[in-house]
Amino acid sequence: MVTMGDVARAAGVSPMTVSHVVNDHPHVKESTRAKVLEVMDRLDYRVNVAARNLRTGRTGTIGLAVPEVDRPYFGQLAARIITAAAKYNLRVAIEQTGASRENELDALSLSRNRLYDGLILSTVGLGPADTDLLKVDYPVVILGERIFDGPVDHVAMPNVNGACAATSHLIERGCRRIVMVDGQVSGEVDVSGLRLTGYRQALERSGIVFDPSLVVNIEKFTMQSGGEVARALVASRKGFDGVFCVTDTVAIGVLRGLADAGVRVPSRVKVIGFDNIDEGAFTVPSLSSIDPDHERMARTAVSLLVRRIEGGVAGKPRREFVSKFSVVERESTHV
Amino acid sequence: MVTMGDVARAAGVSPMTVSHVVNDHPHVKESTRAKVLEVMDRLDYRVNVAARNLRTGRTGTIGLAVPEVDRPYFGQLAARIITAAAKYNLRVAIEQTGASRENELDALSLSRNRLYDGLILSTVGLGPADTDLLKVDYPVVILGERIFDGPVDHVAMPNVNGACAATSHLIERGCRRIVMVDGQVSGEVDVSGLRLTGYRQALERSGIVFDPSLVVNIEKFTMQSGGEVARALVASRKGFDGVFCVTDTVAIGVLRGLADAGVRVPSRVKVIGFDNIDEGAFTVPSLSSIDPDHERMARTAVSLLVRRIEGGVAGKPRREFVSKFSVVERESTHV
DNA sequence: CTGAAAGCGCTAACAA
DNA sequence: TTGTTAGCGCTTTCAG
Repeated sequence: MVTMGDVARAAGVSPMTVSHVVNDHPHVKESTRAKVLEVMDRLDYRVNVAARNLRTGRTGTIGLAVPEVDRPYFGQLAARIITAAAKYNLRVAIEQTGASRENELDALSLSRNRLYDGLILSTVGLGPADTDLLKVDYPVVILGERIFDGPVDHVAMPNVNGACAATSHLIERGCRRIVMVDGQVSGEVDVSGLRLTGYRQALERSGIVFDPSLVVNIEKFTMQSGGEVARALVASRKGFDGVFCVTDTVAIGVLRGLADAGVRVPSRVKVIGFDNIDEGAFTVPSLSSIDPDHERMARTAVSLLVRRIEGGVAGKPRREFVSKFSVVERESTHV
Repeated sequence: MVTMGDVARAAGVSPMTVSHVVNDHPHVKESTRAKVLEVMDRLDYRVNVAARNLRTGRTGTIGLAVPEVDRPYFGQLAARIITAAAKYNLRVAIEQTGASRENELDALSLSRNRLYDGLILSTVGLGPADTDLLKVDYPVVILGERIFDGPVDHVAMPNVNGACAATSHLIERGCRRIVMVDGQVSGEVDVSGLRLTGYRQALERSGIVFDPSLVVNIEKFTMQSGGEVARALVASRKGFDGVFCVTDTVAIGVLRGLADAGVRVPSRVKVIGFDNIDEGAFTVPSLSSIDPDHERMARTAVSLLVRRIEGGVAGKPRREFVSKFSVVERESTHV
């Protein structure tokens, strides 16, 4: 292993000068710099990142805790976060929490161990009751809606308005008995609760009476459960002409389930999702959705985190609300 | 920041003893251990991973370089690798290479900087010509088929046999003019080349003459290109009754493109993909595919890497061939 | 079973 | 513009 000392000796300078060259410090004579660079190259010198970390107290890596990277939504989120972090020269290590509360807390403690300079937590398992556990003294940004008045920075998205727009979109296209396939609602500050609120708002505005029997709650946001729920709905002969799904992943399952049950989309039932994942453009029929500008959410989350990393953890928690969203109309809601 | 020294002082022992407790070394009196643990807990002590890294020369993190995590195949691969690595107490940092040769080389140099204990490289951009660049002195495992006789460990999958089985599957179901939607073939050792070989083998075995005009080469393995290619194929009036796609992602696009062109699947054209990604079970029609046991490939890759990390980089490169695969029949190839 | 000594490779702070 | 000093927090080695 070639060290700075080795380079210094070979170049006839002090290790400090090598350090200056490596870190692009300005006040180095051009000829010295050239000499050092030449030797570095010749000896194939590599900085030892661990040593630098120890000295500077930074690791250059942030953690990203998501339930599972193989779910399209989180995969696409991760890709965006990685890209955004790269702009700040930060690498991203991914922790899979499997949506479990314990694993989310584990991810927190890894940063506490100074493995990561900060953590972006796309939380699903933690709830308002865990607020205290988030009172940590290192940079954390929460992505999502579980904890509103937590002690850390937080990026929120237009859940209520988006859900309302999605439901209105169905109503405008003639739907009157609209099913909502939602997750488990615990409190009103989680995704499921907020999107349900948006759904009800839209109904109310159009004078449609809310029918609780049209809300189905699934355990996991998977294509699998979407499929099951759709088949069960058709079998139950409830009578419905529209479905608003809490996420696109679920909606893709619902499309599949309706096809299994021989229900035509969009002629007999219209379907809309939420997230606008890439896959939605390629289903048959293609899936209408709400696009909540995840790109921007990712950028916001990273920049909030970087601000904490650079500026210190102190200061009131900020909540950045990414409010822009758009309705993406595709075949599944055509008239 | 609480250090080992702080804990030692508070517990009335030496830092060394604290270290022993932290690392679960055996020869520590039970009462001493208890005392130290109590103090650690009271002071909320956390090991400083950077310091440990510097001392031990290990980081506890491996790198995973993939083109993009938001493509279903790589997302699912990443999830499996992360899970497999967790069993060895290794974290996974993901580098997105965007399928570019330069970025793949960058990922290599990050490990060279001792940021990672080793690297799993799902390479797309590197080719046999880059063999020399892989002659590095730290643990690397290549996942995929680009470089056969490279200087590093390598996990291969049943590309030829799988592609042959997929094509035979179509032939058995009555297809005679089978399109292959393939990637760019450069050399014969990349995925596209190997799967093309399998395709031709199957044709030959059934006495079907290979028609080069039925092979279409796309730039990128995306749903997008799959869709475009399918629409173009129909427009060109080539006449075909089956399509074998180089990956499921492409196949999903092809299904969509055929739907756009009003071509019924499977009644008029049958379609099969490769990879068996989760989404394939939920398209309409659902997608038949080859399942190459990616689970096992991930486990194999991680365990090869761990062997190098623990056992040193020396020793002949191993090629682990994960050969088991299965044909998953779904609606897109029903008779 | 416990501890003293030494140093991993780097850089902040300061001095020349 | 360059160099000196000192030490980040931990663990390897070896001695008690």
